[in-house]
This record gives sequence, C-alpha cells and structure tokens, in this order.
Amino acid sequence: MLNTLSYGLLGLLASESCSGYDLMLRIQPFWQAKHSQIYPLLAKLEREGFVQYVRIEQRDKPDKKVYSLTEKGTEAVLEWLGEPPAEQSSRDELSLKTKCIWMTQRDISIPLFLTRLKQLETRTAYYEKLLQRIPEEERHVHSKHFGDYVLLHRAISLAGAQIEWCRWVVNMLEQEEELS
Amino acid sequence: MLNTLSYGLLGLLASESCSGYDLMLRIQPFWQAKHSQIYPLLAKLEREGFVQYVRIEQRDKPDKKVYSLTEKGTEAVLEWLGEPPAEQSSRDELSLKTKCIWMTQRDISIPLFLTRLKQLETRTAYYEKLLQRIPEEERHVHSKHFGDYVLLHRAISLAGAQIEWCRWVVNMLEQEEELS
DNA sequence: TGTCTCATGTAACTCGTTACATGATTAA
DNA sequence: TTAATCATGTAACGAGTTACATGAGACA
Repeated sequence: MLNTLSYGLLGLLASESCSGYDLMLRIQPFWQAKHSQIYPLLAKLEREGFVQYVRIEQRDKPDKKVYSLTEKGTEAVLEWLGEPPAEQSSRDELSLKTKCIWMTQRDISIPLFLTRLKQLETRTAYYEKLLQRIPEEERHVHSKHFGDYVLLHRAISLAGAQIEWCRWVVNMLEQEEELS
Repeated sequence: MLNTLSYGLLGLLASESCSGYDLMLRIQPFWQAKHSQIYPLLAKLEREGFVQYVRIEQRDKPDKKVYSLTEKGTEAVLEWLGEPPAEQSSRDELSLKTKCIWMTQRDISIPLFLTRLKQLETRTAYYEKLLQRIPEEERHVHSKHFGDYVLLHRAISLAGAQIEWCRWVVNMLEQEEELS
C-alpha cells in the first residue's frame, strides 16, 4: 500500500508522462508537496516498479527524467480509484484567529479579513484564466482535461463563497464599531 | 516564535480555561491534531511560561489539568493576531482522484462523488445544529462566541457550494453515460 | 547585478500519526 | 460484553519543511 501522495503522482502520470519538476507544479494546487519530498518518492516508486523514466537531454536547460507509468502503476491507480475518498482536511490559520477576534479592536481584526479577501480575489482571477484555456471540446467526461475543468469550477465557486463570507464579516466588524 | 498549533491552543485558552482533552476537541474542526501532539506541546508551553495549570480531581472521571493563559501567553496571542493570516491549505484525496476520472467507468466514478455528498450532508446537519445553539445575544462582535458564529456560517456555506458541485458532476457523469 | 525558471538531489529538522499503556464509568 | 467517553502520557515511525548544493539561461 502506497501513501496518498504516491497515488496522486501516479494519477497525474496516467494522463501524461512528465518530469519530477512538472509533477511538483501540477500536484501543488491539490496537495502541498515540495520537490524534496517528490524526488525521493519517485525514486522509490521506480525501484518498486510503478514508474519508469527516460533521461532527456535539453539545450539551454538541465537534463530531465521523464517518468511514465508501468503496467503495475496503472493497475495501482485503478485500484486506488475504486476506494472511497478520504474526507478532506484543511488547515486555516484565519479560522484559529477568527476564534479570538473578540479580544481585538477593528484596526486588528478587519485587516485579517481584507488580506484574505485579496488572496482569494487573486486566486479567483488565476483560476478563471485557466478555465478559459480549456476549449469546449475538452469539457466532456471522457476528455483527459475533464478533471481540470470540474476542479476549476469548484475552486472558483468555493473562492466566491469565501469572498462573500469575508465581506459579510468585515461589514459586521465595521458596523459594530460605529455603535460603540 | 511558536508554531501555528501553539498559537491556536493559546487562542482557545484566551476565551476559556480548559483541559488538554477539551483543547483537542475544540481545535479539531480547524486544525487536525491528536492528543499525542497536544499534550507534549502544552507541557512545553507550560515550561516556557505561556500557560499554567491546576490539577482538578473529579469523581467518576480521571483527574484533569485545567490550563489557563498567563500574561505572557495573552501577549503572545495578541501579537499573533496582528500578523497577516497564512494562506489556507487543504488536502483532498477526491481532487487527486477527480484528476483521473477519465480513466474510469460510471460505476467507479459516480460513487466517489456520492460518498463525498453524504459526508457533506452529514457535516452540514451537524453545523446547523451547532449554529442553532448559539443564542441571538451571543451573535455580536464582542461576544466570545462571535468567532464560532461566523465560522459556522462559513462552514455551512462552503459545504453547500460543494454539495451543489458534487451534484453537478454526478449529473454530467450520468448523462454522458446515456449517450455512449 | 540580481532574481527567476528549469532541473535535480541530499541532510537536518520539525510536524503529525499510529500504536502502546492505563483505568473507571456509561450506554447499547 | 463490547465499545465509547473522559483523561493523561510516551515511543516509534512516517510525512513534510527548510536549508544546503549546483548550474545555465532569461529577464529586469
């Protein structure tokens, strides 16, 4: 049995062979993992026969190892897909801070939510741009980009809900201040 | 400088003194941490003077250590609140699986989202119940429960957005199957 | 001249989970 | 009688981050 990150990497390789560096960039939006975690894992997956690689020489850039799934790797992904998904877990420092905003004044509490608002707006703009890049003909169930398409939709709608929430909280904090 | 979990624990203690066990239950919805991580951390925070405790003997239950903030601890929380919040990070196995649903048939892909749907509906019901328990007079900015109030609102609206999304994806998967 | 990107890797450390350990009460 | 809750703690392991290390080309 492999860990979740391993399956995630194998899953990405199922749609397209790529380098460890590419895998790092592609998995980042869904699972935080630095290159220092990914490179040793790929080496281990290679030793165990889930992936294989070819070394590609490049002009003007360092050589890279392009990894691809083996048959054993493909089987592992399909098996993993059949298991029920784990509950999602999130870590949000703002939630912890929100728990004790009663201790603070408006000059401390309001910027917390305005900062988050900006982060969310920046990310939304980025997601919208990525979504526009997926052509109509790739937005169907059997396209390799269907996953990206629906995940971008989710990210945008969740960010929208959080933006609304931040504005609602900021409003409450501002109004309460006028009364006191 | 303390880590985020430490500040989270101190933040909770700011509104109410409680045992390590209580802290574990209260921080769980916002930050995953088991008792085996929290107890040693509390001991360290006590050695460093951020918290203090009294041992309370109980009938019918094991003794407990009730922790409270020291002045140094209160200062640390206020300082922490002044810093901008870190970006939230989430880990969701379903996202990774969604990335490769193109590999599967409806009998594999649809249950993934139906399982998530159930998880979300159960959690929403639980959040709604908790929200109803917060009386009107505690829902203002200066109440110690204001944080809980707004966080429950966020949790419910985010879960709602995700429920809608799951239904949308399931619909697409079902319809596409009829065509093929 | 300095920072960014591409591209790989290792070492040292902290963070977080699982398992081990105890033990009384309470509910199914 | 079996599991759950309350309540604390430690040990061993795996997961994850930060820092160290290299090096060429692009861009400001």
